[in-house]
Amino acid sequence: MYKNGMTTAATRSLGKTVRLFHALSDETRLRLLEQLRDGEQCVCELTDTFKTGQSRLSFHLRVLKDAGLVTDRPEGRWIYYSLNRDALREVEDLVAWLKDSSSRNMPARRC
Amino acid sequence: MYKNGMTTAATRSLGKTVRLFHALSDETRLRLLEQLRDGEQCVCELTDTFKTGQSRLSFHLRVLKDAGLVTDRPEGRWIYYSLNRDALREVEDLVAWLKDSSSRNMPARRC
DNA sequence: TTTATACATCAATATTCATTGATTGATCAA
DNA sequence: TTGATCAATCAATGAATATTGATGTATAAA
Repeated sequence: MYKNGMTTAATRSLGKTVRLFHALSDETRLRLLEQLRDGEQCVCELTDTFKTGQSRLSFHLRVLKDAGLVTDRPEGRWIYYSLNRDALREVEDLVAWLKDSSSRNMPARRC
Repeated sequence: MYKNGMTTAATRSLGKTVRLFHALSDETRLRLLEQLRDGEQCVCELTDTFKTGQSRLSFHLRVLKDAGLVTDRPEGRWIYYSLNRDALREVEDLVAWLKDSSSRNMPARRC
């Protein structure tokens, strides 16, 4: 049991973490996220900006969505995507957890 | 020009960022990093812990090293790996930069 | 010197991921 | 209705990654 209900970096599932980082490990997807910093945008808008095939962006948006990094909001014929800041906070916490370790620097056992 | 010499998330090269996240997007590598939170360890030690082929870990350690997430220190016949907390801080800053955007929520231009 | 250990690297194979073009379903306007 | 637009999905191909076992190199111990 944990003191609070928080999902800690240590307890979060490895698989989900892998998916998060994998979604972030692509140039197109990073540029999409950067674009969405300004607020939600529809796919057509992104397609215009990126000057690339629609199916290609649709694919990458799906990877981001499956990882939980973006959310979509259908409205009529359009679908608006925006950042999911909660997911980004999870990533931030996770990296901080790796970084801010005690680093006991164990006595380097021989093999 | 920037007020200080800091490499901001916005200015860092996309390619390097992709390599960082790619290095983090694998279960074995995440477990390696978690293991190294306790301090530096040699490959033989890690191979014992992970109960897997040595060449496999060697491959993954190289990916982590190329991304800058770990550093190695040869000593005699052993090579000790440890976390590079500066790189982790860069990742943390980058994610924070994505997360903490103004989100002006633009007037959602039509297509 | 020989032999063993630690580790990297290579070659071959298997797996996973990205791109493209075509198709499909839904919404909306004429 | 019909035709146009937005976006997801599919199938086919190509590119990048991961795994395994074998080999190579350096260090250290016998």
